[in-house]
Amino acid sequence: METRELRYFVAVAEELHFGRAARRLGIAQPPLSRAIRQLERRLGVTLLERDSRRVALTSAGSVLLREGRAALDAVDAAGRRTRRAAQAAHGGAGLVLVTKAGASSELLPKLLDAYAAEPDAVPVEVLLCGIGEQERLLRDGRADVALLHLPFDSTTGLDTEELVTEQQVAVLPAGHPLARRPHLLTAEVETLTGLPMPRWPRADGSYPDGPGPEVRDHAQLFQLIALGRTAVVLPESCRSLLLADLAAVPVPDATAVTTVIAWPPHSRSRPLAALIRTTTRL
Amino acid sequence: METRELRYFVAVAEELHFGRAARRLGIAQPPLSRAIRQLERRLGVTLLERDSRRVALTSAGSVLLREGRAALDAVDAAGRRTRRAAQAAHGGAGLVLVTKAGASSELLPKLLDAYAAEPDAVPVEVLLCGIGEQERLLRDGRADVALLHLPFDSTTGLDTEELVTEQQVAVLPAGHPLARRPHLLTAEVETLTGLPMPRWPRADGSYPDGPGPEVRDHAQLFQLIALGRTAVVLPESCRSLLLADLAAVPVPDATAVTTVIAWPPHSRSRPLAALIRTTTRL
DNA sequence: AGCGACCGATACCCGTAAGGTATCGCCCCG
DNA sequence: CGGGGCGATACCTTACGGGTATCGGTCGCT
Repeated sequence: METRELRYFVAVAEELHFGRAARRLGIAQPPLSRAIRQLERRLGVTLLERDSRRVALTSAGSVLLREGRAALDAVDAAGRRTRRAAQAAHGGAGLVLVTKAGASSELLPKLLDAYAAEPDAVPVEVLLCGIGEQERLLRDGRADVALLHLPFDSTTGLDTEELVTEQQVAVLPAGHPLARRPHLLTAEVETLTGLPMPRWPRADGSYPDGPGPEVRDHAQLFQLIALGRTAVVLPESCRSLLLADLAAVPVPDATAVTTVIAWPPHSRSRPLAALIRTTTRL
Repeated sequence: METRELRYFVAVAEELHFGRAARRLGIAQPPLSRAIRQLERRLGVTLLERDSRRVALTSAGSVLLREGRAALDAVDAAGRRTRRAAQAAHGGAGLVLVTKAGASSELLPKLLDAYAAEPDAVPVEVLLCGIGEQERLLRDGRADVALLHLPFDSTTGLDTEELVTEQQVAVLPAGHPLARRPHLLTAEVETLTGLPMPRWPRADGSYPDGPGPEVRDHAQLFQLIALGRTAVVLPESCRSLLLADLAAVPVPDATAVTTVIAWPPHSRSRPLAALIRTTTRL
């Protein structure tokens, strides 16, 4: 199977429309039809049910969609990592670390300082990204290492080491009646505050339904809390980012959040190994 | 990057010889030279240092060798899993479980029985393979799920659930003076018995140097122990396989062995999820 | 019912690039 | 200094990827 065939199939499977997929791929529709037929013939499997009115994935087709994306990511990653290795050999950029914007705001500087103090540390570029993007960036080779937060992020297909575990706190407007309580229960946060929980974007960028406001990042979130429009439960390290008119109340029964350092399997370059060793010693 | 280019590069990188690589690929040498040059041009990276006398990998080249193999495995896996999904839809073969020959001889039947008793169980094909082959079989889609034994096997790049942890025992000839001891220490097994430890094949099929005999599987191993040529420390579940003239003595200070069930990330089909659920409940 | 619009499949043509053969240039060895 | 081994180059052939034109079937609108 050639990557070209896989790219073509993934495009059709995502669009469920040969014409649109062909436009997206920058080719005409007939060669695309032929390529898909040829792929089906080569695999001996029907991937798409198509009549002249609509295109649908077979069960085998949805397997190939999932697996094909992973394979294409792996091929892209091979190219990117090779280029990065060549740059690195010529004294170029060092490691790329990715984490959610606004998370681990205390841990990250400590971690970078500790690593920078190592004898043969390389420069570390920090990439801040949105929710759920880290895994993709790691898998397709744009990043070398990530800070993830369990149980929110998935570590499936990655190697990890645990760094720290922290309790969660409810972040409320400073003037809210519950802001003086010594602690709250999750159920109370959801009901007593009268404030709806914010809605975070899903992996595909869409938002779930619900009463709360849509939020992208912590700055936006804290501003909405200060305005009395929402409330949220976050790891207690977020306290260092809190605005003056916000209050944080421990929520002992909320699930603890574990920050882990994660990297793609089979890719322990020497600088990466040193970074991981340093961080786990903190 | 096309998979053809990757296959070509991997062949050359493994052979370090354009002529041999071309023969292995079933093409002539000149197109191979051209393809590699083109790949280097496209990546903007020199992958191979070559004069007319020898070919050597650059550091970027060795990265692409490792990453390229993984990417090719992922592409192969996509094809295999798609074909299997199509078969499965037509009532074909179910899950393929792979484990080391001779290991988990007690756990495996229990596990298979428990799963077979589930309401919508599919047939499970059991594949017994040599040391260190499991990861590859999982990654390239020939198997769906494996039983691995930590700390011997690597679970890097796989998702796992722990099943059981067991202590290890020394397996000695029944007549050996130490066979009556209530327990032994690892140091004693290596020195007091006067028997050399066997040598297992490495991932590439070669054997490490040393005095002990080369062994492939447990049957062969136990026969050699009975003959008084070697001794070994194994998880205690191996007792159920012991021949009459062998003795097992606990070795409390040997690292405990954990049997885990492992599967490729992002591939939880419904039958696989059911199998994993069943096994973790045992 | 009939016409038009939409969409995937088919037919046919063209150009590129992958593969083959012959040969060169280089280096080590005898 | 000549021969053999090896990768690079030159040149040819051809298969296949891609384009245009068109068909055939289905839905929707009037």
